Amino acid sequence: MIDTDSGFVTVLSKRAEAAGWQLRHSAGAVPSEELVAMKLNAVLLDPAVLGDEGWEYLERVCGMLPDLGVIVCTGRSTVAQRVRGLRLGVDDWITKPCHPEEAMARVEAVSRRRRRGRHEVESRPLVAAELEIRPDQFQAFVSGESLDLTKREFELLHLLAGAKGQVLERETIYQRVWGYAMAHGDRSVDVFIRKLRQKLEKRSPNWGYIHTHFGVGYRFDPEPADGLLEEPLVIPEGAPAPAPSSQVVHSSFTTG
Amino acid sequence: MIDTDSGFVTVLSKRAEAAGWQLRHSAGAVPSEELVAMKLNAVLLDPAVLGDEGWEYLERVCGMLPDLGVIVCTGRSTVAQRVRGLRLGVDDWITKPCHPEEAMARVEAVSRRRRRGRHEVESRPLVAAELEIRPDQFQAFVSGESLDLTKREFELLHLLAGAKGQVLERETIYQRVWGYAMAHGDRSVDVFIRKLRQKLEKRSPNWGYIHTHFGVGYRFDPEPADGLLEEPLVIPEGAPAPAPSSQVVHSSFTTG
DNA sequence: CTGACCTGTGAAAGTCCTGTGAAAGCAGGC
DNA sequence: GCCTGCTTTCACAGGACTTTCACAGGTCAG
Repeated sequence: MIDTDSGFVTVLSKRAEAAGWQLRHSAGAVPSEELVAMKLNAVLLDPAVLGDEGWEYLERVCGMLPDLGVIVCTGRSTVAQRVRGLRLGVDDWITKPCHPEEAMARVEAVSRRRRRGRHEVESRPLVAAELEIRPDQFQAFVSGESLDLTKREFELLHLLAGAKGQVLERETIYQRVWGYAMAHGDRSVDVFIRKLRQKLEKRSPNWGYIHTHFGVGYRFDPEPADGLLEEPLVIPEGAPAPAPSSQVVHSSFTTG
Repeated sequence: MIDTDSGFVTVLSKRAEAAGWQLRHSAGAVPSEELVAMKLNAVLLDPAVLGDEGWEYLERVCGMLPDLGVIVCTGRSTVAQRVRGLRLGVDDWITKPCHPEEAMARVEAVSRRRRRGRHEVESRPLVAAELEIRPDQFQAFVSGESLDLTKREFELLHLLAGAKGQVLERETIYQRVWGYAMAHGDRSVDVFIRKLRQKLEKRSPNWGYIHTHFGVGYRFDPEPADGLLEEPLVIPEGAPAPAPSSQVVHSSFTTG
C-alpha cells in the first residue's frame, strides 16, 4: 500500500491483518525492483502522493510488472484520468473516500483473477523421457542422479516442461521466471538455455529436450536424439538429402 | 451485454464496434451454457434487469464460468451490495450513470488481466483438409509431420487460413503480417507465397491450398488437386486443364 | 495476335538471431 | 575480508531467415 492518509492506512491495516493478509506500507514511491522482491499479489496506491511522477510511476510499474495487480485509490478524478489509468495497465480505480471493506473486496477481486490463470501444477513431480523434475526439491534427475541445477536453471526448466509442446517466447519466459518484464536486448534467457542444455546432455545424451524456434522462443519436447545415425546414411543419388528441418534447431552438441 | 437501458446499449454498441470488439446484447438472463458457447471475453450486466434472480444469477455465472470476466454496471448500490458482488466473483462494479468510455476501459482492464493470467497465445488449432495449423507451436502439420515453417511463413499461412475463402490483397497481407505498410514494388509476399506452396506441396501433394487472384491477391481454400496428377501428366495437346473459371489461377506445379 | 503488365522462380546479397566463451557483477559463507 | 558459486553482460562468429533482383512465363485488354 502506497498512501499517506494515515487514517485510511490504519483502518486497512487492521482489516487486512484480520483477514490474514500481509500488508506492507510506504508513504512514497517504491522502486519496482523492491516490489518484485516483495512478491506481492497487488499494490494499492494513491498516485496523488507521488505528485507529478504519478503517471510515470504507474506506467513504469504496470509495464515492468504485468503480473502485479494494481489498484488506484485516490480522490476526485475525471473520466479521462480514470480511462488513462486503466488503459495504462491499472486493474481497478477506486474513488476516495471509500469504504475500507470495498477496497478490500476490490483488491481481492483483482488478486483472484490474477491467481486464476497461474499454473496450479506447482509441486507435482513431472516426468519427460529420462528426466524427472521435482519441484519439492527444486531439482531435476536422470535415473536418480541430480543435474545440479541452480535455482534459475530449475525454474526455467520447470516452466518449459510445464508447457510441454508449446513454444514460449523469450518475453514470456523472462516474465514468468524472473518476475518482471525483460529489457530489450537481454540475453539471459539464451544463456540459461545453454546451461540447461549442457547439463541435460551430460546426464541424458540420447535425448533432445529443448528446441529453438528461430525468431520466436523455445519449446520443450523430449525427442530421441537421432543425430547418432544408426544407418550410415545411404541416400539414393539424385534425391537431395532430406532437408534438415530448417527452422527448428535441435539442441546442438557441444563440439567445442 | 445484458441490459435494458437502450440508450446505454446503443452508445456502447457503437463504441465497441469502433474499437473492433464483437458485442452481443440481451435484455434478459442468458443461460450459462449459452454464455459458454459464445466464447466471450467478458460480460457486462445490470443485475437489476433480472429482478430478484439477480444475485442468484451472478453467483451461478461466476461459479460456472470462472474464466469469464464479469462486470456489473448498475444504478445506486450500497457498499454491502458491492462487496457481496465482488466477493461472489464479480470482477468490477460500476455505478450508473457512467461514462461509456470508462465502461469500455474497465471491460478492457478485466479482459487484459484475464488473458494475462492464462498467457494464452490466441486461438486454438485450425484444420483445413490435410493441414493442421497450431498457433501454440508456431507451426503447421500434415499427418503429424511438421512443415518446418519459419516465423514469417507461419504467420502468413495463419493469416490466410484464418480468412479462409476470402481474397486478401497484397497490401492487406503485408500490413497484417509485417506490421507496417508495404513499399511500392515489394515482392516479399509473392516470395513467401511460393515458399509456402513449396512446403505445402511437399507434404500434401494432393491438395491445392493457396490460389492466386490475378491483379488482386491471394485466397486460401483447400481444393483437391484435380485428379490429373495421378496420371503421369500426359495432357492432350491444345486442351489444357479444365478451363479455369474466371480469373482464378491455380497454384502452378513446380515443373522445375 | 500483340504489347503491357502481373506473377512465378532461382539465386545472390543483406539482415538479424542465436550459440558460445569468457569476463564482470553480486550475494552468501567462512 | 576473502573466497566461492551464481547471475548478468559482452563481443564475436556462424547461420538462418528475409529481402532484393533479374528473368521467364502467364494473363489480359485492345
